[in-house]
Amino acid sequence: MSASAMESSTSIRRKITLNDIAAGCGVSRATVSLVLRGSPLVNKHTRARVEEELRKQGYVYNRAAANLRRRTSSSIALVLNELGNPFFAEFAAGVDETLGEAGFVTLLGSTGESVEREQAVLSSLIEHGPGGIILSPAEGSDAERVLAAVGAQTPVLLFNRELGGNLPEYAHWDRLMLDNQRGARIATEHLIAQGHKRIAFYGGHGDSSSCRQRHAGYVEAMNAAGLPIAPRWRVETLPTRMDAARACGELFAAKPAPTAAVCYNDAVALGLMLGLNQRGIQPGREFALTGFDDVAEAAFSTPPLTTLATDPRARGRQAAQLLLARLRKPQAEATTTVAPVTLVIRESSGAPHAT
Amino acid sequence: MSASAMESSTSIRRKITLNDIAAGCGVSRATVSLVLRGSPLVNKHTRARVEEELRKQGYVYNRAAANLRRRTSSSIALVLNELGNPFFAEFAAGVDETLGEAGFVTLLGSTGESVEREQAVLSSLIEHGPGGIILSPAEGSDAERVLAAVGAQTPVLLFNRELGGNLPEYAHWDRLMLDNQRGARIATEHLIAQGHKRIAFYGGHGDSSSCRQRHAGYVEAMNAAGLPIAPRWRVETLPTRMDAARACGELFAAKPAPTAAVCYNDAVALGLMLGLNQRGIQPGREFALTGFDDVAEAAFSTPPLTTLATDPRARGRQAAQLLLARLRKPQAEATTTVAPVTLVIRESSGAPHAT
DNA sequence: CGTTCGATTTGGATCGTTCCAAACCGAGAA
DNA sequence: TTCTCGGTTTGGAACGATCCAAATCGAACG
Repeated sequence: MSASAMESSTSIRRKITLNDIAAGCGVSRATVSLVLRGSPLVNKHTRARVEEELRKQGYVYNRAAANLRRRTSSSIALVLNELGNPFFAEFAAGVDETLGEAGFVTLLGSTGESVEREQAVLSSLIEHGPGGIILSPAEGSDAERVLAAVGAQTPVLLFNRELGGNLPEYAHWDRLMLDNQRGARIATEHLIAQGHKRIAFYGGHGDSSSCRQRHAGYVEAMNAAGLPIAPRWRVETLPTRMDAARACGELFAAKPAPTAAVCYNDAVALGLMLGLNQRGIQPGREFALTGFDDVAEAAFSTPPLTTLATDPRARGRQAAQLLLARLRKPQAEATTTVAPVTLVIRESSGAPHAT
Repeated sequence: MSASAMESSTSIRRKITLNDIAAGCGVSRATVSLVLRGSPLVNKHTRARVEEELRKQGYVYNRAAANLRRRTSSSIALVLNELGNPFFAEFAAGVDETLGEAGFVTLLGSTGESVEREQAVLSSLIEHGPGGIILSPAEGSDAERVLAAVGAQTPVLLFNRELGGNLPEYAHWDRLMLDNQRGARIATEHLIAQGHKRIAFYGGHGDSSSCRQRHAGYVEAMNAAGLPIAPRWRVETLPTRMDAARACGELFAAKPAPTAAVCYNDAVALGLMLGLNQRGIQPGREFALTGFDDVAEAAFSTPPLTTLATDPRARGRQAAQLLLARLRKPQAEATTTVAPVTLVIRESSGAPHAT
């Protein structure tokens, strides 16, 4: 008896549960639960007593247990192909911000652009029972495999890239995409308006849906202006600065050489600037170029880069909103949202140089 | 009867549980559980049957339920003061990589450098019962408040910044810090070796522990070399590029003006370069400077920036390792790890210009 | 044939919460 | 006095897994 009394004192802290609180102030577990959830049923006076006890014992709510019983979820999985990239980091920050406000917690997964890791990450995350998934697929990822990993129960919001393969129609997956085509088109139109006639499309490669879309926008603008496109004005590179710098020479192998280029993204554009500098060509004055993404650096490069702003943080918030909306109406039709991009004109896209 | 038969067919999919599998192949729930956990107890033949059934019904493991029963956790919370910053994004990628390999999932929280949000985020995350927390505190965050939010049960690993206030000794919180002081010292020594004698410490402000440490390293090197430090050679700014560019003039208000500066971090250094260019001073040739962090951009700025590499992704992996070690030995003494930084010499830190 | 033993399998309690139907209670109505 | 009726409170069964002690089983042994 005395032993049990000693044990019951504040010895090594177990986790405090509803039972402890209930016992501590002489009500039932159910009542405490009602207090926690702010039910109007409980009497003012008991509520006060219970709240005092909660505070005193340092109770922390066990949301996992609650979710189990209620068959609900309070988390959303966020799976990104490359978290290290500032674009996705900003996106993640936006997602987390909005989810947090809605009382959800973000389960993070980074796939490092590997389809295998994506599979592993998705299967692991799904076991934690997220209410939904925001997925920016790894390159080469296809619908069948993703569906196999996540099942048809959990809603998915695709961001930024399309999946290969196709989805059975019972899976209502929403999509949030950037307006790649229109973006590249207005960038091209801008260069044309500056007086350029020989314009290349530089960097990225055709495996990526975003690259194909941007290229299509470029072609569209060139055609609309009645300008010809030489095959050698399409230079493929990895979407990295280094590779873009390396491939610079290919641009001038073509005769006549282009006087401007629409680049796949900012990394490529900045790399191309580097390559131009190395060849003694002044970017912005002797050769015009545009980027895509408006990374922080674009405003500060020399010359500052004309590019398409996508506002990744706002996209993150938007993605979270879209998924939350889906949770509210699981059976609604699948939606596709195309986020606008805006052209930010800086000095890299000047008029053609008199040669 | 026929109604119930119809219902039992594959109508609208409920979630599949152990019971469904057990019923499906005529064994008990317990046996299925053993199969799932790869227990050697189960007969080869039954295991095969059960695994077949798992596959057939598309079972997904409910880790939350398992964690509840086992009183374990399979998640770690990662709370960052600014996820949008590439340094922390890389760090997060590293953390997630290592946690994933260890079978943990990352609960993300971004505080946007606000102490209030940090409180809210921590209290929300703690309800999900993470096994531990990796925290890069918001500026001005203090130990008492963090402790109140997370409780004494959950181990915490502090990254990058110290907390204000002090911790009761029963809380074994580990720490992973960058070697700020040594880093700034070797950067300063490098500038001294280049022949500079009038060296400023530029940017950041004294509220931040990392800034104080870096400043201390700078002072240490200057003193060791017997060089004087003029008060006006300490210019405080926000840790942003814009503000650093703005404050450039203050550096040259001092007479004699410095010929070089150790900058608080890369953002500040890049901003200072911008400011120098605006004043017609060529960074790297007419004025030497160093950064801190080695952000991706540092290698590509003009001139490329001499800076201290911290390898944030490796730090992330290391942080995860440290926390996992703590989970294995909850009662071990608290540790402090100081991660080395390495000087990357590029062109921004040239010898003094003959005036 | 009854026992024993190792290899498998299993029922029931349990983790911390929520749900639900039923119980309780004091006051005013009949 | 009994009955009814809001306003409160509550016990016990879930949720989907794991743990544990006990049951089952087939073969080998004496």
